[in-house]
Amino acid sequence: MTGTTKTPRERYRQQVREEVKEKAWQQIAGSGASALSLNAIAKQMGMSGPALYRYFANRDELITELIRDAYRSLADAFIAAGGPGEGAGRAGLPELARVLRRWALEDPHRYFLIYGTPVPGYHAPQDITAISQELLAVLLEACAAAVPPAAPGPIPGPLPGTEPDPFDGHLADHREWAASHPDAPPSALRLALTFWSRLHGVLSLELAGHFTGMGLDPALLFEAEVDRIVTR
Amino acid sequence: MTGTTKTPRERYRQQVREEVKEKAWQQIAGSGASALSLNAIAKQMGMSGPALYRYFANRDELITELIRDAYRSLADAFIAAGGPGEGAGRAGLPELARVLRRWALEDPHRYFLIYGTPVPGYHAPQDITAISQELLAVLLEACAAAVPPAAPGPIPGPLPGTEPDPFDGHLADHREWAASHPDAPPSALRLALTFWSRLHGVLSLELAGHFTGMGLDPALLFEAEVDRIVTR
DNA sequence: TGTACATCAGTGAACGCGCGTTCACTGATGTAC
DNA sequence: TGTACATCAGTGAACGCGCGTTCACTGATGTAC
Repeated sequence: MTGTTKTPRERYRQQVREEVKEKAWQQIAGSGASALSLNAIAKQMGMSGPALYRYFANRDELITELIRDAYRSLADAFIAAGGPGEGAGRAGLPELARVLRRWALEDPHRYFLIYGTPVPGYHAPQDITAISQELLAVLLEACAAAVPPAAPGPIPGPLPGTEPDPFDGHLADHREWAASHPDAPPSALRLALTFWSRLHGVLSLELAGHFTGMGLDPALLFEAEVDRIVTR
Repeated sequence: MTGTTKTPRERYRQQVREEVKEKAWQQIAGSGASALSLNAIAKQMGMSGPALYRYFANRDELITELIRDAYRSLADAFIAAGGPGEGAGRAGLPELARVLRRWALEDPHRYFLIYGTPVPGYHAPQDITAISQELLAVLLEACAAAVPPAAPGPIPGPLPGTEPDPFDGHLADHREWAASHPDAPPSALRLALTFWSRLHGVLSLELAGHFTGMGLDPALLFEAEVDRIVTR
C-alpha cells in the first residue's frame, strides 16, 4: 500500500484535476472539443483562469489527458467484458459490439474525440497508442476464438463453403499491428478489421445524426450489422 | 440564355466568392473547419476583413456554403457515374464505391465536413438535405438494379440459399427515407444502408489515419469490403 | 458621345470580446525540530 | 505541544492576440438621359 498512499494534498490535487476534466467533458458535449476553453472551465469552477495552471501545464495537456481517459475507459470496458478472463471474461463478439455501442452512446463526444475528425497536426503520445493496442488485443482474442484455428503444417486451401478472401493474403504478409496474437490466422485478423470498421461505420453515422429523420431504429440496424459480422 | 446572362459586376462578384471559398478550403485543410476565420481569409486575399461582408452575410453563411458545395460535388460525381443515364450513367455499386473513395481522398477535410464529427447546434438548411437525397437516389437506383425485383402479388418467403434478414422487416415498415424509389424491395434498401455505412466505416478510419502505422494497404481493404457488399 | 447620378467594392477605425499564458504576490496548509 | 520555515493553491493585473462584426466614408464602375 505504500506506493498508493496519498498525502491530503495529493488527494486534493487529484480531486481538482478530476473536476476540471469533468467540466471539460461537459463543455465538449455542449460545443465540441475545439471550443474547449481553460478560462471557461475555471469560471465554471468558481476559480480564476490562471489557477488551472497549477493542475495542467497548458490546454494541450488537458486535451491529451481527456483523450487518454477516453481510450482508457473504452479499453477497460472491453477488458471487463472480454479480457483475459479471471472474472467475467471471454465475451463473444456480439457482446463486445454491444459494449462498444453502449460506451459510445453514453457520451457521443467522447467517442468522436477518439474516432472522429482528426485534429490537424495532433499526434497522440505513445502511451495512448499503447492503450489502443490493449483494446485491439481484446478484440483479437475474441476473433481468434470465433474462427477455426490455423492448422499446423502446410497451409490448407479454403474450407469448403468458404470463398477465399483475396485480402487474407495481404493480411498474412502484414500482421505487425496484431503483434499481441502472433498465431492468430489471417481470417481472425480479417474479422477484427471487419468488426472495427463496420461497427464504426454504423455507430458514427448514428451518433452524427445521419439516421435521424429517416425513421429507422439505429439499434436494430446495429444489431443486424453485428449479426452479419458474426455469421459470415 | 437570358437567365444566365451576367453583368460584369455579377461575374466579378461570383469570382471573388469563389476565391473566398477556395482560400477557406485551404484553411480548413490546414487547421480544421472550426478554425476557419474570415479575417485570415481576407488577409490571404490581400483585402481587409470587413470587405468579405460584401460577399457573405457572416461566417456561418460561408460555412453553410462550403457544406453545400461539398454535398453538391459528391452528388454530381455520383450522378455522373450512376445517375439517370443519358451519358455515362448506370454504374454498378463497385464503380460508385470507387467514385466515393476517389472523391474522399481528393480532399479528406471536405469528406469530414459532411460525414465527420457534427458541429453542435448546427442544422443544415433544407436545400442541403435535398442534395443528400439526390445522392441517395443514385445509390438506391444502383441497389435496386443489383437485387432481384420484388415480385407482385403475395410476399414470397425468403429465397432458397438466402437467410432471411430480420432487419428487412423493419425496413419494409420504415421506408420514407427512400421515397425516390417507392417500389424498391426492402433488400435493395438494406443494400443501400450497407453500402453507405460500411464504406463510411473503412473510409473514415483511413482518412482519420487510424490505419497508418498498421502496415495495411487501405485501398485493398476498401476493395475487399466493396467485394463483400456486392457478393453478399 | 458626354454628362449627372446611382450603385457598389473596398478601406480603416472602432467595439467588445474571450482566449492562452506570465508574473508577482497573499494566505493557507503541511513539515521539521 | 509549540514554534519557524517551506510548500503550494489561488488571486488579480497585465500582455498580446485574433476574432466577428458595425459604421462612416472614399473612389471606382456602371447606368440613364
